[in-house]
Amino acid sequence: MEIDYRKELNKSQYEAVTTTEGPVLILAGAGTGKTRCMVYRVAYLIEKGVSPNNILLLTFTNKAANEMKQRAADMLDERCSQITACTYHSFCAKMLRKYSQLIGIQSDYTIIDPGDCADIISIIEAEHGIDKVKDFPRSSQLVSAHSKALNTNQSLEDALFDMLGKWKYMKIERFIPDIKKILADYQSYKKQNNMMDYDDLLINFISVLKRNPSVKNKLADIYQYIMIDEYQDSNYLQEKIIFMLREKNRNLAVVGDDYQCIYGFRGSMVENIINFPQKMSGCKVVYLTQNYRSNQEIMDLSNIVMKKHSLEGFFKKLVATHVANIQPLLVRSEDEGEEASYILNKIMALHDEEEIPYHEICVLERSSYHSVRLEALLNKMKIPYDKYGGMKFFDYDHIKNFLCFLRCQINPHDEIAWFRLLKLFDGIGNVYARNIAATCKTLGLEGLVQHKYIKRKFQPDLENLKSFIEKLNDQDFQIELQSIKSFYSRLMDITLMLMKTSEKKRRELARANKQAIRDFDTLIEMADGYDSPVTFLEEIMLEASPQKEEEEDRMVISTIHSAKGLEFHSVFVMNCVDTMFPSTDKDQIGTVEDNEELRCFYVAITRAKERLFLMAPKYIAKFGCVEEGIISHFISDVFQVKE
DNA sequence: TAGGCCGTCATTTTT
DNA sequence: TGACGGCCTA
Ligand SMILES: Nc1ncnc2c1ncn2[C@@H]1O[C@H](COP(=O)(O)OP(=O)(O)OP(=O)(O)O)[C@@H](O)[C@H]1O
Repeated sequence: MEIDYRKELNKSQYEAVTTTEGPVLILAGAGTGKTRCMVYRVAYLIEKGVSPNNILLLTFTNKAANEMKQRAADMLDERCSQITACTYHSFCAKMLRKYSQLIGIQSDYTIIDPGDCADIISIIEAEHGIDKVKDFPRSSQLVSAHSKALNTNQSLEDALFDMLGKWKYMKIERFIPDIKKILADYQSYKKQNNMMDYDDLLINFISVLKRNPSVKNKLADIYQYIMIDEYQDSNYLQEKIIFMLREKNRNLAVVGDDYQCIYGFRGSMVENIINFPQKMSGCKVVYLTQNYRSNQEIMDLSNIVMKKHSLEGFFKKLVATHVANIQPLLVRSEDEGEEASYILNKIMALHDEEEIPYHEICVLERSSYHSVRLEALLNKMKIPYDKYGGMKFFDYDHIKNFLCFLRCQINPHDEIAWFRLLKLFDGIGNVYARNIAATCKTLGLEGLVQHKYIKRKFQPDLENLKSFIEKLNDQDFQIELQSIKSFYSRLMDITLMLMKTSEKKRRELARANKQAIRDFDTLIEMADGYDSPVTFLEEIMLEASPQKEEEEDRMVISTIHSAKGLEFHSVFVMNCVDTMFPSTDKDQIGTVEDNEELRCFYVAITRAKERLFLMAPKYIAKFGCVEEGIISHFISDVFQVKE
């Protein structure tokens, strides 16, 4: 198909798309077509005769990557879906499968998620005998502080301080030497067991490039054209990777919006995009101010809020293509229950009366539990929805445990997987599980029958487990999954029976078990098309999103962070009251946290094309108590508040 | 040492 | 509201 680039793009966009050589930065506000430029640029390069193998497109999620590839392919042809498009992490993982031996790591390493990291740290703490020292930080906290330090090039102390605040930091300061020791052991544990966490993917890839200039040059030759979306949310390590890949060849196009940097809490650095032109000399900078997404009323709101409250970045006034004569609405419902029913009614009206399809309607929330009431109502009314953000499918305990069966079958020395599995059995708690898992780490499956507690009452269960795992070896992947499902379901039933607890709790747990079994079916369906557990596990580690089902028209509930880059006809923003959204309050104006909340708010309202509802309940529930809901300090002076 | 039970505490966002 | 640490008993 012929693409008329001049017709589909405005002048600045066209320039950004057709400047293929040398560094290019598109710095522009929401809805100005930055992502569109990336998609057209892929098509343009391919059309010009660049091979898909020579194009690398980095995005924030793998989902976004696939969508962009698909859009380009729909516009031009299938060649566009042959390009490499993924997240930094996936890209590094791919490269390390090829080159990790160069830095002394086997290429069949396993990728571990933050939950596994925390488990490893707990085990190490127990070895040091500091697992139950009072005030010692939680393993998951250590994992995130450690990660933040690495991603921002900060010291561990600074990262901990930022995370805990002054008061709590003082309480744990005396543990710093212990913590450092533990983290050092954590590093060697991973090395010994051929594991990499998310940060290692970046760090080890950097080592490869540093120590092997020939690889660096080779990759620069392969990936002649690199493009990066959402560059405002890149971090220290990611920038380092890109700059190393762009020493020899400088074809690099990055796009972003400093107002949309919302991952600072995880180490994103706006400076990366702000200073890009200085760091990449000869960079062409393109600014876009025409917004194609929203009506003028929504643009006015975002312009005025940012102008009034933004203390940093540079103000980019956006102009819409049309005026709608409908103002964004601030809705003061009585409480969160009424908020939910207001949204429900409005959704039904939009859908039934204005014929807005569900997939053009979105409810945005700062935190994924804000929508529990609404979800209950939607389920009751049988209105279908997708939920993005918050607890992910593969984060659920029962799913993780399920996967541990696979892990133990693939690698019977996987201590962490054994640790989780063993704890499922009656009579085995932290201590037994840790010790038996340690035995399995050296002896593999034999560890189950050669540990020091073989006289305990749970031993028959472990022998049973051993033969079960052995049997899995001869099974087809799909059959294997079915076996695990029935084994684990039975185990859950037995555990439930043995539990001494009230009838009410029991009922609840029974329901949870039933849901778990349904989730297993979902998991098994997702695994369809994979013929080995290894590739399956690998993919879900880096893209932990639940599968999509058939083409049903569904509305969306999403955290603001997961709604990046999306757009909808109608958007509801829940709980626009201080301490909920924003999670800060008036007293924190000027802090980094408050500034990031403002940018979050900006992202939220600029998702809307035509209709925007800002919900602000008068009363909110807080730890069971009721509190007054104070309108977000970002908008209290913008709206005429009618009671 | 497991696991039930009770009191305390603090809340986000995710590759 | 819930998750989690601490205490107690078997
Ligand atoms: N030149 C154009 N002509 C018509 N429509 C356009 C043009 N440029 C962009 N659009 C449309 O405007 C909308 C927003 O574009 P896009 O998602 O690329 O913006 P963005 O800058 O990436 O936004 P955000 O920063 O919010 O992710 C899309 O629906 C896109 O198709």
